[in-house]
Amino acid sequence: MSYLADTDSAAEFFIFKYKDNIFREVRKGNGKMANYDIKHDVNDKYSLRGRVFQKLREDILSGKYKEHEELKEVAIGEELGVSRTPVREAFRQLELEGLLQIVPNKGAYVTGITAKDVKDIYMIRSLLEGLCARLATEKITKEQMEEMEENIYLAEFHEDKGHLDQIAELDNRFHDILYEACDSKMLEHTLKDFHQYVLRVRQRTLATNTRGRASNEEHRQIMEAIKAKDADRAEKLANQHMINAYDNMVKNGLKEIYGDESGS
Amino acid sequence: MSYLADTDSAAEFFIFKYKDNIFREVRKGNGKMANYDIKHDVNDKYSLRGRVFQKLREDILSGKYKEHEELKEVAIGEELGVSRTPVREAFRQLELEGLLQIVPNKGAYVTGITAKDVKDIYMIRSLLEGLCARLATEKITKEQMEEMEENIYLAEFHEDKGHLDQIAELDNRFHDILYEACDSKMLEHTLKDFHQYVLRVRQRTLATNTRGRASNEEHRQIMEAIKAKDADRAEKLANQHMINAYDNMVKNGLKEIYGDESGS
DNA sequence: GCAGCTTGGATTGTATACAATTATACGAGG
DNA sequence: CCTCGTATAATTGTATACAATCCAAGCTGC
Repeated sequence: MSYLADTDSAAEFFIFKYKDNIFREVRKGNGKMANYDIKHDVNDKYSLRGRVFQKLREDILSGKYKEHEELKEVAIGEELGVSRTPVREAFRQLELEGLLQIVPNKGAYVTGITAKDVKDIYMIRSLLEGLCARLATEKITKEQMEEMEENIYLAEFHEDKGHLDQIAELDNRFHDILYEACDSKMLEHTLKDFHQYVLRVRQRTLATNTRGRASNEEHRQIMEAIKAKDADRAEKLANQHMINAYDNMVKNGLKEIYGDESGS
Repeated sequence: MSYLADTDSAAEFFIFKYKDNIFREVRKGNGKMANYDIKHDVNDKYSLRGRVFQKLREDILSGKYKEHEELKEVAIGEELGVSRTPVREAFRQLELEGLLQIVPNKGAYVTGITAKDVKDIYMIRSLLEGLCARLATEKITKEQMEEMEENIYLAEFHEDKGHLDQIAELDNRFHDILYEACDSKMLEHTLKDFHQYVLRVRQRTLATNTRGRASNEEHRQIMEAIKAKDADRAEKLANQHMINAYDNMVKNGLKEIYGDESGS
């Protein structure tokens, strides 16, 4: 049985260009429409290659495939019910995403993330989330602002109830809103990449994470700074938010899990 | 070669060496011949996919393929004397490099860069090159330091002589050294990506670029700050270096070339 | 025993066949 | 003249066949 069964194969779609970007408009069974910016949507649902890519990425990020594990084309292909061709193409993409390392004529191996890598990522994200918050202060739309406020409100609710899954999802979504609000495709794409990249790590530290409430409070402060059009403050808060997140991660045993290669 | 026998559109080929370069000679059904130097290797010298990737990347960056131009798998394959398979895989890689935009079931298009994108990239690079310089202050090796000094010295020499190509190459190399010196794979990879991305643009503004000497002087100051272990100063200088580079680019007519979408 | 060669199986690399999708041309009907 | 549908060509998507490569086990000769 294929894992890749197309749940809504009835979906119609067509492609159009708008301001130099190519979009795919999708009409679903219920008549609802949605536009996907294909350029930044590698999770192309409508091709085997895209679905294999998406599935493998998920499995790597979720930890199904361990670090340094070798992925074999035929095995993956059989498991997913497709031939080697789309699998190979997905591998090539995953390589550039940094999730796989391909050794010519040998094989594809799941990339390991060291504690040093995580540290570097948070350093970079600290700067870029700051820039993002600064830009968002100017560019955020009313709708985005409202979703942000709602997000924080909801997170508080779920925090009270102890709904860990929802909290994690809202946290992710908060950052996505911020990325979208900065009105820079380049920055948005870069930040989403890094965000994805550390999800693997967060997955493991989340269970023991007691930072939910503090994190949400920081979100609120960032949101308020943006609302008050105080770009400097928004930037600084976003910088610090990342640093705090990293510190918390270290406290929760990042080093034990990934080995301490950050020492030098 | 049984599988080549039937159709006359299929090409015969063999590989030969000439003066240390590996060529592939292609004989088509019509008897036309073409030789292609497929030794760009360094990375993947023994895989067609790798060579196709390198070749296409070079051709895109050098401007052989214009923006929004559609690349067809068979055409590229024939030109390079390979089948569609390695071409397709190279396309997938180029997509994640940001050089190609692949629309499912439609085609592969050379990515367009808008003036807004360039602006965003330089904003991001300004921050990250600053971080990079800061980290390099601590981590740079003696060899890297020496190469950096040599780079600046050479650049001055070629500046006097007006050797534009060498100046451009040394400029690129300076930044690469810096990226390597920060001792962060993550940061290095990110910065190299962005650097690559704007090379296309610089290619066009370089001819009219009178900033060579000023740029090199800034390199010298960054280098000296690193040598003096003054991380704060190195970071600030690197920040400013990017801002200056961008300002100069705008002055040299970036908007005319790429259209002004930066106004929002 | 062991260095080096040979061989066979497993795996990736490439080419090609065929299917699915999209673009284009053209003609019927209004 | 225009619009719409259909046929057809062009192009990409996927599967499969075959080639090249790698690796380890076993053999050979010393």
